[in-house]
Amino acid sequence: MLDIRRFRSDPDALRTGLSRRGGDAAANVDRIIELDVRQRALGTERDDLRARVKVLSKDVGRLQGQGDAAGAESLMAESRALGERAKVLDVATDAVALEMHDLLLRTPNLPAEDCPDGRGEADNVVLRIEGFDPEAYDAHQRVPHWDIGTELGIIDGERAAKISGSMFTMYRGWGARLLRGMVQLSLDRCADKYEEIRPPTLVRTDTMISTGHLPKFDEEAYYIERDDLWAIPTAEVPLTSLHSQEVLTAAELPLRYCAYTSCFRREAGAAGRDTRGLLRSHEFDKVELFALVADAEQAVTSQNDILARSEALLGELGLAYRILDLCTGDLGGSAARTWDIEAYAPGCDLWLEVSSVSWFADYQARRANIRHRIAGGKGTDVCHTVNGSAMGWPRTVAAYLETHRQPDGSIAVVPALQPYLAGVTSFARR
RNA sequence: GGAGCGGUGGCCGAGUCCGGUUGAAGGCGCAUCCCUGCUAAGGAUGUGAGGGGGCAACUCCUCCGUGGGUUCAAAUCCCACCCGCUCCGCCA
Repeated sequence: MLDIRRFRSDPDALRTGLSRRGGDAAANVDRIIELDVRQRALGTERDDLRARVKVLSKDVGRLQGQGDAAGAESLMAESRALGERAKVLDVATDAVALEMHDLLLRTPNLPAEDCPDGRGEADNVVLRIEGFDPEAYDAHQRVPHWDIGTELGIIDGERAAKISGSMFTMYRGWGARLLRGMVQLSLDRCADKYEEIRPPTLVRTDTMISTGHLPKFDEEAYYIERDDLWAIPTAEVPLTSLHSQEVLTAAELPLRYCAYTSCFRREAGAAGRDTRGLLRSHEFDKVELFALVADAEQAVTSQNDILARSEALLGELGLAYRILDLCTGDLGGSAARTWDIEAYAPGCDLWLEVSSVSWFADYQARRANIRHRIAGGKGTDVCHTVNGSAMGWPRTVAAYLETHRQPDGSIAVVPALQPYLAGVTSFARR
């Protein structure tokens, strides 16, 4: 959520900032300003009436104490009339405030200054490409992972569909073990600075609103109506709300957490896209890194740290990858700046998004109401949030299987993973 | 699912039965100052958040789990809901 004060002090910056995203978000600015003006006018009038009622009520108490029943009665009548008028204004103010709040919740974040401009995916900027040589892949690596999965019996999409329907996956044997090894490797590599959390995967509506996944994207999430709970689309959701409604001290920031969870996505708008293999599924595993920080400066440091850790993991897994700087047209609604990491999958010849490292400025923290005391100053300030996947699976597994397929069809296990896979250097069909 | 108890400021905790100057005693923590060779201990003062108005001094409103209601006036009375703890039941 954007700070309402910016709508008053610098609406032009909001209009230009939001219009960089494309779409019609900039149009919200004028409507919000209009509602804000009305809300304040109504609210001031209501507050003045309430102040009068308070004074009169105290006088009533005093007069009754003095035994002046008639005097008290006349003040009561006056106060009653003012109170009724205040109530009418209160209802009107609330209605305006509600509309404004809802619009504010649906208005995306301002892109960071240095976020590249662009209209969509095609305009994302490739910052770096690491470990990639298109000539380096042999024929045995040009086999898509869905074929490898069937060949080795480690991915069983058909039976996953039997149990849960299409777009669910199932890992078996070495496949399940490879996935678990990657999860553990990621968690272990972050444990030095990021406290490991195992959060709930079902959360309240408020929790989903804080990260920006609601109210706008309710079609994307699984909702359990009977208990009014949502299945998280990413561990970012519970981690961001861990400190909601709290006032932290500057000394305890930054707070860093990592979490391994299942992630649930309805993929409502993606029917028929990427249906093969592991590229898109309703439930997948992810290790998320999260930092709650005081300001933009700390945020950038944290964002770089998360990116570096994610890169290091891909390096250890022996995968080629590239870093994209998402342009304003492709940036998520809550984010101010996002770097995507895409791993190269030689079998399907695709760059697969395996991680997304974002800085949200104070957009999410304001929604979650997470503040910190200003060091050496008065009052509090809204925190900043940063998060990113250490690693998002299915797709990392896909890139891994394709990259490390040997001429004999077995899969090489890189040294970093060997401790998690019983020490083997490769595995084949069992 | 049933019964009982509870939810108050950064934290702990009084106040709620019997509504009135209580944004809320007291303590802890924190800040500044005093004392002290240093530290500890001790003393003094200050210390909630959000929002409106004002150049400012300042001033007004809101907030005692959440949402309604009663009243001239609600932390305090009434209703609904949420959360926590304990016990019972049920399931693992």
